Amino acid sequence: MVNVRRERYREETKTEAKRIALEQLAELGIAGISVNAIAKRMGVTGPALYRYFKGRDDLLNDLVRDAWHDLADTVEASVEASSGASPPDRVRAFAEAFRSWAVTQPHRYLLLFGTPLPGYHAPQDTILTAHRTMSALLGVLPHEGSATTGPSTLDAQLVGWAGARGEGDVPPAVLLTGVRAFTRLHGVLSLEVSGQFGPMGIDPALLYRAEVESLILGDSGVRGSTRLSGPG
Amino acid sequence: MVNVRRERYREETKTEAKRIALEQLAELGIAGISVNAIAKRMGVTGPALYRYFKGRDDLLNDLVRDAWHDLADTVEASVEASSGASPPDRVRAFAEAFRSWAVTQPHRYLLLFGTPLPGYHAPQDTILTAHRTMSALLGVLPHEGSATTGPSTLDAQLVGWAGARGEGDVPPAVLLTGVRAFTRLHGVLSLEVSGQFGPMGIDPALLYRAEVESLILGDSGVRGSTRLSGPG
DNA sequence: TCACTGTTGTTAGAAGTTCTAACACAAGTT
DNA sequence: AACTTGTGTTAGAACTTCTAACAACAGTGA
Repeated sequence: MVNVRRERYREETKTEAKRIALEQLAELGIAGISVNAIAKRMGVTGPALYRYFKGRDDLLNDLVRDAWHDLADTVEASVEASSGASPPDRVRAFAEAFRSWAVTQPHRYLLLFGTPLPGYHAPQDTILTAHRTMSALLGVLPHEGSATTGPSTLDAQLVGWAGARGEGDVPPAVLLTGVRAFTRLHGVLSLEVSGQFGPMGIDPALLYRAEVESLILGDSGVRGSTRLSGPG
Repeated sequence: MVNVRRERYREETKTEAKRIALEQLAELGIAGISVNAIAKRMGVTGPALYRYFKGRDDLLNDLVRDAWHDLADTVEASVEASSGASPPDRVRAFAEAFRSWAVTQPHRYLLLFGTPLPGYHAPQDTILTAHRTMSALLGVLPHEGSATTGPSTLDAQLVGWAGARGEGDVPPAVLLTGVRAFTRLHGVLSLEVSGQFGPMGIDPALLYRAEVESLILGDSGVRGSTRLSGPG
């Protein structure tokens, strides 16, 4: 037997350290995560934690990895729970799960989508986990009737991206819809969690839902006739 | 005469410090901005800079303020330069100026829209400057034909927001279009500058332009028939 | 010209941080 | 029982922000 007890103890220690790190993240932001302070709160001295994490960056890396996993699990669960519903309702389910995850732990959302460490390149497994969230979204989009559009550069890139991860059967139009849906949802969420709507007196939840409905119904006719394609 | 020479010297020193800080920001990220290191590169000792900035946060504050001003100046200039063009072309001009500013100095974009300092609340003047960018966008949207939609909560908030800064004559439908246009553009830019598209092999410029065109032409018909409002 | 005031710089130092090195001890294996 | 491995310790280097005390300077007024 190969150290099963020590192995478990090691995992528990790492988990506790990450738990405290998340608390610090919520309270003081990413800059407030201190290996020393975590150790102190665990009742050990600072250098002890270096047996578990190669350094601060390694710890942050783990937090990022965990967050991607957690986000993917959340939206996947939501999508699966809505498996019997209509595509619009499934998109709504995805969007609500996504927003819910983000706003209940904004610091974690910012850990994923906020300011990256310069020179940081996510490892392959983290990238794959991040794409799980994207796949969940693609999964609820209707695939039928997707015209094979002209071979644009963007389409080619989208197909290449999907193909590289075993989703080669998704038509480029669906991929584009998915990616754009994601960027739009993120656009609202990103501004919300970084507090940009606060001083504007606007409820981001309403804006978010308006965006979701516009995503579902299309852009014209939902709200107002103010179209940018007016005469001119 | 009240120290006009000293005053100028003081301004020059602050400007140089901020210039070096921006270099550090670009190279090492926000965490890499060090008062000590800036001072060293200016040929003075660390504490000398505390005559000019109350602390590191004060310096960062100035960087944020400058960035908002610079962004607003840029998009305003672009919008004014396109004053004779059609609304769609003016929206394109705004969007291109916005993206150009962001991608040529991603670290600065992240300084504005990335991870905020916890507990940080932007001072009023910074908020007003931030809204200048939003106003530039609203300025190129056509106002005619904006139906007075039902008095929704979101509309009321939008009108309140606009009214609080002397833009009470802009119809809520236009305000909503503007805010949503902004969140969409930001959605793409945010993911681009934080490097999310890198491992996907997708050119963010194409995605951005697709989003701009969809903003202008509306969502249906631009690309593919994959609509979320299918039967179901 | 001399003295005064305010600004800008210095060094010293406190209290943090990350992280390495060297050592002590306990736990698991042979 | 001896050996190896894992986990914790203290000491310390090299940083960081930031304050305090002091020195030197510029500009003003008598």
